[in-house]
Amino acid sequence: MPMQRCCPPAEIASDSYEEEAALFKALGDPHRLRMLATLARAPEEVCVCDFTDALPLNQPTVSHHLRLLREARLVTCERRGTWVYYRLAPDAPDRIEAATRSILTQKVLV
Amino acid sequence: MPMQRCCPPAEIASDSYEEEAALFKALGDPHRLRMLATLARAPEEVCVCDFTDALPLNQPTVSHHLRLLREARLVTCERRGTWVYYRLAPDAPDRIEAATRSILTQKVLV
DNA sequence: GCAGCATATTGACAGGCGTCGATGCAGTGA
DNA sequence: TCACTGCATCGACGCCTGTCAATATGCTGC
Repeated sequence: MPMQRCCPPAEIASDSYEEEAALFKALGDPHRLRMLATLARAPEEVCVCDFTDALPLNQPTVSHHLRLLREARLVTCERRGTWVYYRLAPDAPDRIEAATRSILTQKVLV
Repeated sequence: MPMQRCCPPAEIASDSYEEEAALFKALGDPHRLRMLATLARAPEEVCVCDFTDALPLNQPTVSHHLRLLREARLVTCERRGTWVYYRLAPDAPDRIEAATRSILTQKVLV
């Protein structure tokens, strides 16, 4: 007697989720999250020197993390004179929420 | 004449966000996201064999990703006979949303 | 121009991560 | 008991990532 099948075969999601994974990967480091949380709570922009002063990281490492956040379009920056100021990207919360929804939301049946 | 300061010093977030980063890191792979999306859309549980059949990954790699999702407490599993069935952890959406909020939510002033 | 500062980039290193073949282990059916 | 199947674990391999020292770049004030 043949073994019964394990179950009715499940429908595997067909999307590749490359963009969502890239976004979450940028969020997958505690120092980057701390920078984002700082930017989200700051009334205005934040100067790079504040990060290098306060974080337990050397200046090149801070710059490296800020670059990854920039490349993930989670922050924007602007140079004014010697200093560079960072802000949370206006659509960052929306993009994170959209990524979460695209993974977890039940598919609507048509 | 001394250069002016860059700005009023910003308040750097004091939390370490280790747990949030671990959660987002588990979400930072497209294959794991595809598994999660499948589980979120499945009416019931999903058998491991469905993943190994449908994903472009060998069986040990599938097992590896499922372990990471388990360790992040994003999924639960149950063995029944020969087969192992995975489900989305009931509190997975809440935990992801809570992590996002703890990063992005404006601090309430007291 | 030049000296000095803030930030970015480069190059190097160690450790982590995704992948796979080989193997182990638990359960099934004869 | 024995062969077989489904899944997990192990070991190895490249690649990626976080980190830092050294260097480059761009701006300021003289």
